[in-house]
Amino acid sequence: MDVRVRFAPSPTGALHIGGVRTALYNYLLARKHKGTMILRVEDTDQNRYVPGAEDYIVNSLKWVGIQIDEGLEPRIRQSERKEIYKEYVSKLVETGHAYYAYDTSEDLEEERKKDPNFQYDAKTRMRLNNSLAGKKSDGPSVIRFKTPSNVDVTVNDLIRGEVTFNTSQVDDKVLMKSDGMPTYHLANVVDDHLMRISHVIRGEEWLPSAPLHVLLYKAFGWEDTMPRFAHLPLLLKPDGNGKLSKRDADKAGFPIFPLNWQESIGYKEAGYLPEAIINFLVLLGWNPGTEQEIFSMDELIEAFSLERINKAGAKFDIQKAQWFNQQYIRKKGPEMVEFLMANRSDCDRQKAERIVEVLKDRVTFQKDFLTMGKFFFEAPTTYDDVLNKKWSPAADLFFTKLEEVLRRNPDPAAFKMNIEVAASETNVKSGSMMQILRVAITGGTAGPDLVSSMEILGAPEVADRIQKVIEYGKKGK
RNA sequence: GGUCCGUUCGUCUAGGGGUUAGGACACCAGAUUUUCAUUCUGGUAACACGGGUUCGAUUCCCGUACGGACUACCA
Repeated sequence: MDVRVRFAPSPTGALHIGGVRTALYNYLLARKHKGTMILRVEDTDQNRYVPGAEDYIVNSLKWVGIQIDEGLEPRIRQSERKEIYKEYVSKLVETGHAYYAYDTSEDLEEERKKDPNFQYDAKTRMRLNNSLAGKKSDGPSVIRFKTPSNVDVTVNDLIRGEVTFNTSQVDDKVLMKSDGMPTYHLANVVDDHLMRISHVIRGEEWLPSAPLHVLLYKAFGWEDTMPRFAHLPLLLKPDGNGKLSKRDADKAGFPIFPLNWQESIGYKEAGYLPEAIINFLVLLGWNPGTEQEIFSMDELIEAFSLERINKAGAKFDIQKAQWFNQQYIRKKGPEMVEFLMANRSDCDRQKAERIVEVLKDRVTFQKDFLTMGKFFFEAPTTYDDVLNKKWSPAADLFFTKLEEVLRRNPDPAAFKMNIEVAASETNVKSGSMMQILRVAITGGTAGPDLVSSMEILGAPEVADRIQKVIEYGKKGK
Protein backbone atom coordinates (compact mmCIF):
# COMPACT_ATOMS: atom_id res chain seq x y z
CA MET A 1 0.00 0.00 0.00
CA ASP A 2 1.24 3.44 -0.89
CA VAL A 3 1.81 5.63 2.07
CA ARG A 4 0.13 8.96 1.52
CA VAL A 5 -0.12 11.35 4.43
CA ARG A 6 -1.18 14.91 4.79
CA PHE A 7 -0.55 17.84 7.02
CA ALA A 8 -3.72 19.89 7.13
CA PRO A 9 -3.35 23.17 8.97
CA SER A 10 -5.95 25.87 9.08
CA PRO A 11 -4.54 29.31 8.35
CA THR A 12 -5.85 30.97 11.46
CA GLY A 13 -2.53 32.23 12.74
CA ALA A 14 1.00 31.13 13.33
CA LEU A 15 1.92 27.50 13.05
CA HIS A 16 2.54 26.42 16.58
CA ILE A 17 5.10 23.99 17.77
CA GLY A 18 2.63 21.13 18.23
CA GLY A 19 1.64 21.55 14.61
CA VAL A 20 5.25 21.28 13.59
CA ARG A 21 5.55 17.99 15.43
CA THR A 22 2.42 16.64 13.76
CA ALA A 23 3.80 17.66 10.39
CA LEU A 24 7.12 16.07 11.29
CA TYR A 25 5.65 12.69 12.20
CA ASN A 26 3.65 12.70 8.99
CA TYR A 27 6.73 13.61 7.02
CA LEU A 28 8.90 10.95 8.65
CA LEU A 29 6.37 8.24 7.95
CA ALA A 30 6.04 9.34 4.34
CA ARG A 31 9.78 9.40 3.75
CA LYS A 32 10.36 6.16 5.59
CA HIS A 33 8.03 4.36 3.23
CA LYS A 34 8.92 6.33 0.12
CA GLY A 35 5.44 7.73 0.25
CA THR A 36 3.90 11.12 -0.37
CA MET A 37 3.56 14.11 1.92
CA ILE A 38 0.64 16.34 1.09
CA LEU A 39 -0.16 19.81 2.32
CA ARG A 40 -3.81 20.70 2.46
CA VAL A 41 -4.96 24.07 3.65
CA GLU A 42 -8.14 23.74 5.66
CA ASP A 43 -9.47 27.24 5.27
CA THR A 44 -13.18 26.57 5.51
CA ASP A 45 -13.76 28.96 8.37
CA GLN A 46 -14.22 32.38 6.81
CA ASN A 47 -14.34 34.10 10.16
CA ARG A 48 -11.05 32.87 11.49
CA TYR A 49 -9.09 33.25 8.30
CA VAL A 50 -5.92 35.29 8.79
CA PRO A 51 -4.27 36.70 5.69
CA GLY A 52 -0.65 35.70 5.44
CA ALA A 53 -0.95 32.78 7.81
CA GLU A 54 -0.85 30.30 4.98
CA ASP A 55 2.46 31.54 3.63
CA TYR A 56 3.79 31.70 7.13
CA ILE A 57 3.01 28.05 7.66
CA VAL A 58 4.51 27.05 4.35
CA ASN A 59 7.68 29.01 5.10
CA SER A 60 7.93 27.55 8.56
CA LEU A 61 7.77 24.01 7.26
CA LYS A 62 10.37 24.82 4.69
CA TRP A 63 12.63 26.35 7.29
CA VAL A 64 12.61 23.28 9.52
CA GLY A 65 13.23 21.03 6.56
CA ILE A 66 9.87 19.35 6.13
CA GLN A 67 9.37 18.92 2.43
CA ILE A 68 5.99 18.85 0.78
CA ASP A 69 5.43 16.61 -2.23
CA GLU A 70 1.92 17.65 -3.17
CA GLY A 71 -0.26 20.63 -2.46
CA LEU A 72 2.31 23.36 -2.72
CA GLU A 73 2.13 24.04 -6.45
CA PRO A 74 -0.69 24.30 -7.08
CA ARG A 75 -1.80 24.94 -3.55
CA ILE A 76 -4.66 22.80 -2.29
CA ARG A 77 -7.20 24.88 -0.44
CA GLN A 78 -10.49 23.54 0.79
CA SER A 79 -12.16 26.88 0.21
CA GLU A 80 -11.58 26.31 -3.49
CA ARG A 81 -13.17 22.88 -3.40
CA LYS A 82 -16.63 23.90 -2.25
CA GLU A 83 -18.37 22.34 -5.20
CA ILE A 84 -16.82 18.98 -4.52
CA TYR A 85 -18.10 18.89 -0.95
CA LYS A 86 -21.50 20.05 -2.08
CA GLU A 87 -21.68 17.21 -4.53
CA TYR A 88 -20.71 14.63 -1.96
CA VAL A 89 -22.93 15.90 0.79
CA SER A 90 -25.92 15.83 -1.50
CA LYS A 91 -25.23 12.16 -2.08
CA LEU A 92 -25.50 11.72 1.64
CA VAL A 93 -28.82 13.56 1.64
CA GLU A 94 -30.07 11.38 -1.18
CA THR A 95 -29.16 8.19 0.60
CA GLY A 96 -30.77 9.39 3.82
CA HIS A 97 -27.53 9.78 5.76
CA ALA A 98 -27.86 13.53 6.06
CA TYR A 99 -30.63 16.08 6.17
CA TYR A 100 -31.31 19.77 5.98
CA ALA A 101 -31.80 21.52 9.29
CA TYR A 102 -33.31 24.97 9.52
CA ASP A 103 -32.74 26.04 13.07
CA THR A 104 -30.56 29.08 13.46
CA SER A 105 -27.64 29.55 15.79
CA GLU A 106 -29.97 31.56 17.99
CA ASP A 107 -32.48 28.73 18.14
CA LEU A 108 -29.76 26.39 19.29
CA GLU A 109 -28.47 28.84 21.82
CA GLU A 110 -31.97 28.94 23.30
CA GLU A 111 -32.01 25.16 23.52
CA ARG A 112 -28.66 25.09 25.23
CA LYS A 113 -29.79 27.66 27.71
CA LYS A 114 -32.78 25.52 28.58
CA ASP A 115 -30.73 22.35 28.82
CA PRO A 116 -27.00 22.50 29.47
CA ASN A 117 -26.65 18.94 28.20
CA PHE A 118 -28.46 19.72 24.99
CA GLN A 119 -27.52 17.43 22.19
CA TYR A 120 -28.60 17.50 18.59
CA ASP A 121 -29.71 13.90 18.38
CA ALA A 122 -32.54 11.90 16.87
CA LYS A 123 -35.07 13.35 19.27
CA THR A 124 -34.19 16.98 18.73
CA ARG A 125 -33.98 16.24 15.06
CA MET A 126 -37.68 15.40 15.04
CA ARG A 127 -38.83 18.06 17.42
CA LEU A 128 -36.90 20.99 16.02
CA ASN A 129 -37.46 20.20 12.41
CA ASN A 130 -41.16 19.72 12.92
CA SER A 131 -41.54 23.05 14.63
CA LEU A 132 -39.44 24.72 11.99
CA ALA A 133 -41.08 22.97 9.07
CA GLY A 134 -42.61 26.12 7.73
CA LYS A 135 -39.25 27.76 7.15
CA LYS A 136 -37.96 25.00 4.95
CA SER A 137 -38.31 26.52 1.56
CA ASP A 138 -36.54 29.80 2.00
CA GLY A 139 -34.67 30.18 5.32
CA PRO A 140 -30.99 29.44 5.68
CA SER A 141 -30.14 25.84 6.32
CA VAL A 142 -27.31 23.56 7.22
CA ILE A 143 -26.89 19.91 6.40
CA ARG A 144 -26.47 17.60 9.36
CA PHE A 145 -25.33 14.05 9.56
CA LYS A 146 -28.02 11.64 10.64
CA THR A 147 -26.19 9.79 13.37
CA PRO A 148 -27.52 6.25 13.82
CA SER A 149 -28.84 5.89 17.34
CA ASN A 150 -27.28 3.74 19.99
CA VAL A 151 -24.65 1.95 17.96
CA ASP A 152 -21.15 1.16 19.10
CA VAL A 153 -18.49 2.52 16.78
CA THR A 154 -14.96 1.27 17.14
CA VAL A 155 -12.05 3.34 16.00
CA ASN A 156 -8.92 1.35 15.43
CA ASP A 157 -6.12 3.64 16.40
CA LEU A 158 -2.52 2.78 15.66
CA ILE A 159 -1.38 4.36 18.90
CA ARG A 160 -4.24 3.65 21.27
CA GLY A 161 -5.65 0.41 19.96
CA GLU A 162 -9.40 -0.05 19.70
CA VAL A 163 -11.43 2.78 21.13
CA THR A 164 -15.17 2.32 21.25
CA PHE A 165 -17.79 5.03 21.37
CA ASN A 166 -21.53 4.76 21.52
CA THR A 167 -23.39 6.97 19.09
CA SER A 168 -25.67 8.17 21.86
CA GLN A 169 -22.78 10.48 22.65
CA VAL A 170 -22.39 11.68 19.11
CA ASP A 171 -24.80 14.32 17.97
CA ASP A 172 -25.95 15.14 14.49
CA LYS A 173 -22.96 17.17 13.51
CA VAL A 174 -23.21 19.88 10.94
CA LEU A 175 -21.60 18.80 7.68
CA MET A 176 -22.36 21.81 5.54
CA LYS A 177 -22.65 25.25 7.05
CA SER A 178 -25.24 27.77 6.02
CA ASP A 179 -22.62 29.73 4.10
CA GLY A 180 -22.12 26.73 1.86
CA MET A 181 -18.76 25.82 3.34
CA PRO A 182 -18.17 22.33 4.64
CA THR A 183 -17.21 21.73 8.25
CA TYR A 184 -13.95 20.02 9.10
CA HIS A 185 -15.64 16.65 9.36
CA LEU A 186 -17.06 16.63 5.87
CA ALA A 187 -14.16 18.24 4.08
CA ASN A 188 -11.65 16.11 5.89
CA VAL A 189 -13.28 12.80 5.10
CA VAL A 190 -14.04 13.67 1.50
CA ASP A 191 -10.54 14.97 0.86
CA ASP A 192 -8.77 12.14 2.62
CA HIS A 193 -10.72 9.74 0.48
CA LEU A 194 -10.22 11.62 -2.76
CA MET A 195 -6.52 12.09 -2.08
CA ARG A 196 -6.16 8.43 -1.17
CA ILE A 197 -4.70 9.21 2.23
CA SER A 198 -3.39 6.06 3.87
CA HIS A 199 -2.70 7.35 7.38
CA VAL A 200 -4.41 10.12 9.25
CA ILE A 201 -1.87 11.29 11.80
CA ARG A 202 -3.25 14.11 13.88
CA GLY A 203 -3.52 15.42 17.43
CA GLU A 204 -5.42 13.59 20.11
CA GLU A 205 -7.98 16.38 20.22
CA TRP A 206 -9.52 14.68 17.21
CA LEU A 207 -10.07 11.35 18.87
CA PRO A 208 -13.59 12.19 20.10
CA SER A 209 -14.72 13.01 16.58
CA ALA A 210 -13.05 10.01 15.03
CA PRO A 211 -16.21 7.86 15.37
CA LEU A 212 -18.10 10.48 13.37
CA HIS A 213 -15.48 10.18 10.68
CA VAL A 214 -15.72 6.41 10.68
CA LEU A 215 -19.49 6.71 10.36
CA LEU A 216 -19.02 9.10 7.47
CA TYR A 217 -16.75 6.68 5.63
CA LYS A 218 -19.40 4.02 6.09
CA ALA A 219 -22.19 6.29 4.90
CA PHE A 220 -20.23 7.08 1.77
CA GLY A 221 -19.49 3.40 1.25
CA TRP A 222 -15.75 3.98 1.56
CA GLU A 223 -15.09 1.59 4.39
CA ASP A 224 -12.66 -0.51 2.44
CA THR A 225 -10.32 2.37 1.70
CA MET A 226 -10.63 4.08 5.04
CA PRO A 227 -7.27 5.43 6.20
CA ARG A 228 -5.55 4.19 9.33
CA PHE A 229 -5.80 6.57 12.27
CA ALA A 230 -3.03 7.61 14.63
CA HIS A 231 -3.96 10.12 17.29
CA LEU A 232 -0.87 11.77 18.70
CA PRO A 233 -0.41 12.60 22.38
CA LEU A 234 -0.70 16.29 23.02
CA LEU A 235 2.08 18.72 23.75
CA LEU A 236 1.45 20.23 27.16
CA LYS A 237 2.34 23.58 28.62
CA PRO A 238 5.74 23.63 30.28
CA ASP A 239 4.64 25.19 33.53
CA GLY A 240 1.44 23.58 34.56
CA ASN A 241 -1.48 22.05 32.87
CA GLY A 242 -3.34 22.14 29.67
CA LYS A 243 -2.49 21.63 26.10
CA LEU A 244 -0.15 23.94 24.31
CA SER A 245 -2.01 26.47 22.24
CA LYS A 246 -1.36 29.39 20.00
CA ARG A 247 -2.25 31.71 22.82
CA ASP A 248 0.87 30.61 24.64
CA ALA A 249 2.73 32.75 22.19
CA ASP A 250 2.02 35.69 24.43
CA LYS A 251 3.76 34.22 27.40
CA ALA A 252 7.25 35.48 27.83
CA GLY A 253 9.89 32.85 27.45
CA PHE A 254 7.68 30.61 25.46
CA PRO A 255 7.42 31.90 21.97
CA ILE A 256 5.67 30.19 19.15
CA PHE A 257 7.34 28.87 16.13
CA PRO A 258 9.47 30.40 14.21
CA LEU A 259 9.57 33.08 11.51
CA ASN A 260 8.42 36.49 12.45
CA TRP A 261 4.71 36.33 12.80
CA GLN A 262 3.53 39.90 13.16
CA GLU A 263 4.71 41.06 16.57
CA SER A 264 5.49 37.83 18.30
CA ILE A 265 8.93 36.33 18.42
CA GLY A 266 9.43 32.83 17.15
CA TYR A 267 12.00 30.17 17.72
CA LYS A 268 13.97 31.32 14.74
CA GLU A 269 14.31 34.82 16.15
CA ALA A 270 15.10 33.41 19.56
CA GLY A 271 18.12 31.80 17.94
CA TYR A 272 17.07 28.19 17.56
CA LEU A 273 18.47 26.14 14.74
CA PRO A 274 15.96 24.13 12.71
CA GLU A 275 17.91 20.92 13.31
CA ALA A 276 17.69 21.45 17.05
CA ILE A 277 13.96 22.07 16.95
CA ILE A 278 13.34 18.96 14.90
CA ASN A 279 15.56 16.84 17.11
CA PHE A 280 14.01 18.13 20.29
CA LEU A 281 10.47 17.86 19.01
CA VAL A 282 10.70 14.38 17.60
CA LEU A 283 11.62 13.03 21.02
CA LEU A 284 8.54 14.53 22.60
CA GLY A 285 6.26 11.56 22.26
CA TRP A 286 8.46 9.22 20.30
CA ASN A 287 11.72 7.42 20.97
CA PRO A 288 13.89 5.14 18.92
CA GLY A 289 14.25 2.49 21.61
CA THR A 290 17.98 3.11 21.74
CA GLU A 291 19.94 5.64 23.73
CA GLN A 292 20.76 7.77 20.75
CA GLU A 293 19.67 11.37 21.26
CA ILE A 294 21.11 13.36 18.42
CA PHE A 295 19.54 12.63 15.06
CA SER A 296 19.82 14.11 11.63
CA MET A 297 16.64 14.15 9.56
CA ASP A 298 17.92 11.18 7.56
CA GLU A 299 18.59 9.21 10.71
CA LEU A 300 15.11 10.03 11.93
CA ILE A 301 13.56 8.81 8.71
CA GLU A 302 15.48 5.60 9.14
CA ALA A 303 14.56 5.11 12.80
CA PHE A 304 10.98 6.37 12.85
CA SER A 305 8.00 4.16 13.40
CA LEU A 306 4.43 4.81 14.46
CA GLU A 307 4.61 1.91 16.91
CA ARG A 308 7.08 3.73 19.10
CA ILE A 309 4.93 6.79 19.61
CA ASN A 310 3.72 6.87 23.17
CA LYS A 311 0.32 7.63 24.56
CA ALA A 312 0.85 10.19 27.26
CA GLY A 313 1.13 13.91 26.63
CA ALA A 314 4.53 15.53 26.95
CA LYS A 315 5.42 18.75 28.66
CA PHE A 316 7.55 21.11 26.71
CA ASP A 317 10.90 21.60 28.44
CA ILE A 318 12.66 24.68 27.20
CA GLN A 319 15.93 23.77 28.92
CA LYS A 320 16.24 20.60 26.94
CA ALA A 321 15.46 22.50 23.78
CA GLN A 322 18.35 24.80 24.61
CA TRP A 323 20.65 21.88 25.19
CA PHE A 324 19.85 20.53 21.74
CA ASN A 325 20.52 23.91 20.26
CA GLN A 326 23.89 24.04 21.96
CA GLN A 327 24.76 20.63 20.54
CA TYR A 328 23.97 21.74 17.02
CA ILE A 329 25.79 25.06 17.32
CA ARG A 330 28.96 23.16 18.14
CA LYS A 331 28.49 20.96 15.15
CA LYS A 332 28.07 23.90 12.85
CA GLY A 333 31.25 25.87 13.21
CA PRO A 334 31.52 26.95 9.56
CA GLU A 335 27.93 28.23 9.55
CA MET A 336 28.64 30.17 12.71
CA VAL A 337 31.61 31.82 11.04
CA GLU A 338 29.33 32.93 8.22
CA PHE A 339 26.76 34.13 10.71
CA LEU A 340 29.30 36.21 12.57
CA MET A 341 30.63 37.76 9.38
CA ALA A 342 27.14 38.52 8.17
CA ASN A 343 26.37 40.35 11.38
CA ARG A 344 29.64 42.21 11.86
CA SER A 345 30.87 44.06 8.85
CA ASP A 346 34.10 44.79 10.74
CA CYS A 347 34.96 41.10 10.97
CA ASP A 348 37.11 39.29 8.44
CA ARG A 349 37.04 35.57 7.95
CA GLN A 350 40.20 34.82 9.84
CA LYS A 351 39.07 36.71 12.88
CA ALA A 352 35.61 35.18 12.71
CA GLU A 353 37.08 31.70 12.62
CA ARG A 354 39.18 32.34 15.68
CA ILE A 355 36.31 33.88 17.60
CA VAL A 356 34.01 31.00 16.80
CA GLU A 357 36.74 28.63 17.89
CA VAL A 358 37.05 30.15 21.36
CA LEU A 359 33.33 30.78 21.79
CA LYS A 360 31.55 27.83 20.31
CA ASP A 361 31.61 25.60 23.36
CA ARG A 362 30.09 28.27 25.53
CA VAL A 363 27.16 29.55 23.51
CA THR A 364 23.58 28.34 23.44
CA PHE A 365 22.30 30.53 20.64
CA GLN A 366 23.86 32.00 17.56
CA LYS A 367 23.28 35.49 18.84
CA ASP A 368 25.51 34.67 21.81
CA PHE A 369 28.46 34.94 19.44
CA LEU A 370 27.53 38.57 19.00
CA THR A 371 26.94 39.40 22.66
CA MET A 372 29.74 37.34 24.16
CA GLY A 373 32.07 38.34 21.38
CA LYS A 374 31.30 42.02 21.39
CA PHE A 375 34.54 42.91 23.15
CA PHE A 376 36.49 41.54 20.20
CA PHE A 377 35.25 44.51 18.24
CA GLU A 378 34.59 47.22 20.75
CA ALA A 379 36.68 48.25 23.74
CA PRO A 380 34.67 48.20 26.96
CA THR A 381 33.15 51.52 27.95
CA THR A 382 32.12 50.44 31.42
CA TYR A 383 33.84 48.07 33.79
CA ASP A 384 32.68 45.49 36.24
CA ASP A 385 32.84 46.71 39.83
CA VAL A 386 35.63 44.29 40.78
CA LEU A 387 37.95 46.66 38.98
CA ASN A 388 37.26 49.38 41.54
CA LYS A 389 37.47 46.95 44.40
CA LYS A 390 40.72 45.38 43.37
CA TRP A 391 42.55 48.35 41.97
CA SER A 392 45.61 49.17 44.04
CA PRO A 393 48.98 50.87 43.80
CA ALA A 394 50.44 47.46 42.99
CA ALA A 395 47.97 47.08 40.16
CA ASP A 396 48.89 50.48 38.86
CA LEU A 397 52.52 49.49 38.90
CA PHE A 398 51.92 46.14 37.24
CA PHE A 399 49.71 47.36 34.45
CA THR A 400 51.96 50.28 33.67
CA LYS A 401 54.78 47.80 33.28
CA LEU A 402 52.65 45.36 31.29
CA GLU A 403 51.63 48.05 28.86
CA GLU A 404 55.24 49.00 28.39
CA VAL A 405 56.27 45.38 27.80
CA LEU A 406 53.48 44.84 25.30
CA ARG A 407 54.41 47.95 23.35
CA ARG A 408 57.98 46.75 23.24
CA ASN A 409 57.16 43.16 22.31
CA PRO A 410 53.88 42.94 20.42
CA ASP A 411 54.40 39.30 19.43
CA PRO A 412 50.87 37.82 19.78
CA ALA A 413 52.32 34.51 20.90
CA ALA A 414 54.14 36.11 23.81
CA PHE A 415 51.25 37.25 26.02
CA LYS A 416 51.75 34.66 28.67
CA MET A 417 55.43 35.34 28.89
CA ASN A 418 54.95 39.09 28.87
CA ILE A 419 52.56 38.90 31.79
CA GLU A 420 55.15 36.96 33.77
CA VAL A 421 57.83 39.42 32.83
CA ALA A 422 55.75 42.35 34.02
CA ALA A 423 54.87 40.50 37.20
CA SER A 424 58.41 39.63 38.17
CA GLU A 425 59.74 43.07 37.30
CA THR A 426 57.14 44.74 39.53
CA ASN A 427 57.28 42.00 42.10
CA VAL A 428 53.53 41.21 42.12
CA LYS A 429 51.81 37.87 41.74
CA SER A 430 50.41 37.56 38.23
CA GLY A 431 47.50 35.50 39.50
CA SER A 432 46.20 38.37 41.55
CA MET A 433 46.16 40.59 38.49
CA MET A 434 44.40 38.26 36.07
CA GLN A 435 40.88 39.18 37.02
CA ILE A 436 41.61 42.88 36.69
CA LEU A 437 43.23 42.17 33.34
CA ARG A 438 40.10 40.38 32.20
CA VAL A 439 37.92 43.30 33.19
CA ALA A 440 40.28 45.67 31.44
CA ILE A 441 40.12 43.68 28.21
CA THR A 442 36.49 42.55 28.17
CA GLY A 443 34.69 44.80 30.61
CA GLY A 444 33.36 41.80 32.54
CA THR A 445 34.53 39.00 34.78
CA ALA A 446 33.45 36.01 32.71
CA GLY A 447 34.32 35.03 29.20
CA PRO A 448 36.48 32.89 26.98
CA ASP A 449 40.08 32.05 27.72
CA LEU A 450 41.86 35.35 28.34
CA VAL A 451 45.15 34.61 26.63
CA SER A 452 43.37 33.34 23.50
CA SER A 453 41.15 36.41 23.56
CA MET A 454 44.18 38.69 23.78
CA GLU A 455 45.83 36.85 20.93
CA ILE A 456 42.82 37.53 18.75
CA LEU A 457 42.80 41.18 19.80
CA GLY A 458 46.52 41.68 19.23
CA ALA A 459 49.07 43.37 21.46
CA PRO A 460 48.51 47.00 20.37
CA GLU A 461 44.80 46.82 21.08
CA VAL A 462 45.40 45.09 24.42
CA ALA A 463 47.94 47.73 25.36
CA ASP A 464 45.45 50.46 24.48
CA ARG A 465 42.81 48.91 26.68
CA ILE A 466 45.28 48.54 29.54
CA GLN A 467 46.23 52.17 29.18
CA LYS A 468 42.59 53.11 29.41
CA VAL A 469 42.18 51.16 32.61
CA ILE A 470 45.26 52.72 34.19
CA GLU A 471 43.77 56.14 33.58
CA TYR A 472 40.43 54.96 34.86
CA GLY A 473 42.07 53.53 37.97
CA LYS A 474 43.88 56.73 38.70
CA LYS A 475 40.72 58.77 38.38
CA GLY A 476 38.63 56.34 40.37
CA LYS A 477 40.98 56.19 43.35
C1' G B 1 -21.70 17.20 34.32
C1' G B 2 -21.10 13.45 30.28
C1' U B 3 -17.85 10.68 26.80
C1' C B 4 -13.03 9.31 25.67
C1' C B 5 -7.66 9.23 26.51
C1' G B 6 -3.72 9.03 29.83
C1' U B 7 -0.38 8.27 34.68
C1' U B 8 7.93 5.30 35.63
C1' C B 9 13.02 10.47 38.78
C1' G B 10 11.32 17.96 38.69
C1' U B 11 11.13 17.21 32.87
C1' C B 12 11.61 13.89 28.27
C1' U B 13 11.78 8.76 28.46
C1' A B 14 13.74 3.01 28.43
C1' G B 15 12.05 -1.29 30.51
C1' G B 16 8.75 -5.02 31.75
C1' G B 17 5.73 -10.75 36.11
C1' G B 18 11.55 -12.10 39.71
C1' U B 19 16.20 -5.77 37.42
C1' U B 20 21.02 -2.63 42.16
C1' A B 21 14.27 0.09 37.65
C1' G B 22 18.56 2.22 32.64
C1' G B 23 19.55 6.92 29.78
C1' A B 24 19.11 12.27 28.71
C1' C B 25 17.96 17.44 30.44
C1' A B 26 17.97 20.07 34.95
C1' C B 27 20.11 20.06 39.88
C1' C B 28 24.24 19.05 43.60
C1' A B 29 29.50 17.69 44.65
C1' G B 30 34.61 16.78 43.19
C1' A B 31 38.55 17.15 39.32
C1' U B 32 40.50 20.05 35.31
C1' U B 33 40.29 25.24 33.58
C1' U B 34 44.82 31.72 36.80
C1' U B 35 37.49 33.66 35.42
C1' C B 36 32.89 31.77 33.65
C1' A B 37 31.57 28.02 30.46
C1' U B 38 33.26 23.41 28.46
C1' U B 39 35.08 18.54 29.60
C1' C B 40 35.55 14.39 33.06
C1' U B 41 34.00 11.71 37.55
C1' G B 42 30.47 10.95 41.18
C1' G B 43 25.65 11.96 43.51
C1' U B 44 20.33 13.17 44.88
C1' A B 45 15.82 11.70 42.54
C1' A B 46 10.56 7.71 39.93
C1' C B 47 6.99 2.89 38.96
C1' A B 48 -0.16 7.80 41.77
C1' C B 49 -3.26 4.91 45.36
C1' G B 50 -6.40 0.57 46.76
C1' G B 51 -7.98 -4.15 45.63
C1' G B 52 -7.43 -8.58 42.96
C1' U B 53 -4.66 -12.63 39.64
C1' U B 54 0.06 -14.92 40.88
C1' C B 55 4.92 -18.43 44.53
C1' G B 56 6.03 -13.32 43.09
C1' A B 57 3.56 -7.43 40.58
C1' U B 58 6.14 -1.41 38.94
C1' U B 59 4.71 -4.70 34.79
C1' C B 60 -1.76 -8.19 33.82
C1' C B 61 -7.17 -7.06 35.51
C1' C B 62 -10.72 -3.93 38.23
C1' G B 63 -11.67 0.32 40.90
C1' U B 64 -10.17 5.23 43.01
C1' A B 65 -7.49 9.61 42.59
C1' C B 66 -5.24 12.98 39.58
C1' G B 67 -4.24 15.10 34.73
C1' G B 68 -5.84 15.95 29.72
C1' A B 69 -8.97 16.21 25.30
C1' C B 70 -13.76 16.71 23.47
C1' U B 71 -18.71 18.24 24.34
C1' A B 72 -19.66 25.11 18.05
C1' C B 73 -22.89 26.44 11.51
C1' C B 74 -13.76 26.36 14.97
C1' A B 75 -10.38 23.45 13.21
